Amino acid sequence: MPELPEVETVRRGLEPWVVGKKIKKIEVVHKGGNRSNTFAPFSAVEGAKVRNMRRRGKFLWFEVNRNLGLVAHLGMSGQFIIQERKAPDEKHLRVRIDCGDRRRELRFIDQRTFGWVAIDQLVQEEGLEIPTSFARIARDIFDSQFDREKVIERIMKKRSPIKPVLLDQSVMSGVGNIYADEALWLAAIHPERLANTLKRSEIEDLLSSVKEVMSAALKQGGTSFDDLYINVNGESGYFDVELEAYAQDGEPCSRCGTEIRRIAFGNRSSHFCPRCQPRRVAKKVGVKRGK
DNA sequence: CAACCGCCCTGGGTGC
DNA sequence: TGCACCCAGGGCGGTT
Repeated sequence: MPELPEVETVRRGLEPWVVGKKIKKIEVVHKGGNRSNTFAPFSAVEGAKVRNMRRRGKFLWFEVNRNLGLVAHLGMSGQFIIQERKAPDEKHLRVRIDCGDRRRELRFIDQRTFGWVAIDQLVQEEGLEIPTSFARIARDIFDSQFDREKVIERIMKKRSPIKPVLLDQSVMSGVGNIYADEALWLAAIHPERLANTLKRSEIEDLLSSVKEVMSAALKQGGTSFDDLYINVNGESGYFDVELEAYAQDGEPCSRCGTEIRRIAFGNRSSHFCPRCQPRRVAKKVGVKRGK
């Protein structure tokens, strides 16, 4: 389940190989690898030169010298891998991108087909041209233009539980189910607390926690790939970071020893420590943040 | 507009 | 061993 740190690692891995190359040919090997609403056929970017490898939240964008963008999302199991041309096709190979390299080619592989590669129209945003599909996506917490104050204000107005607000890519992008649970645990906030009942300081704390857990993951991912095999630790798609909450139900909380619980709401599962992350805030017991 | 819900899909796991 | 079921998840389109 790639989230921002994993997607950023993929971006960093792709960048040195793909920037400066020309997209020679894009072949859809297997259905499911492309969105039905792709703006134009892939041939529309063939011959274009890749200028930059960009990312917003979990969305990837090959910026090319043409009035179109090649965009991609890894979904749950998508991978971009630079492989030898002669390497046999993977079972779940969806899209093959030939960048004119004599030996290697870029492949998009996805088991569960929630990922996609598509051509997108460009649109103006603050004087810059970005893919249309990026316009709905809020800037992520590592973006230099990330407006922390605005995001806090926005969260304070939300009447839904804080967990789905964290997952809302139009509020702040890049956070998925795993790091949402990890950040809430770190900030000691119950996932079902209504966003508009959180104190400003709690939201500030939460945003710091989001950045902290993602930075830690990014640190891990940045060391373990080479340009031949851009990968996020095997097939599962997320780093082998030490998780404190996510999927830890039944395990003792590393802060207080209470069993981590798993609950389901909003079509998602959430994991939290019932003691460190009380639904109702007790007087001011002084729950320690972090470890 | 905000909030919410069901759906897309496949591999892995579980229970009988 | 086999089969039926269920679950995970991000994002999107539709509905309230």
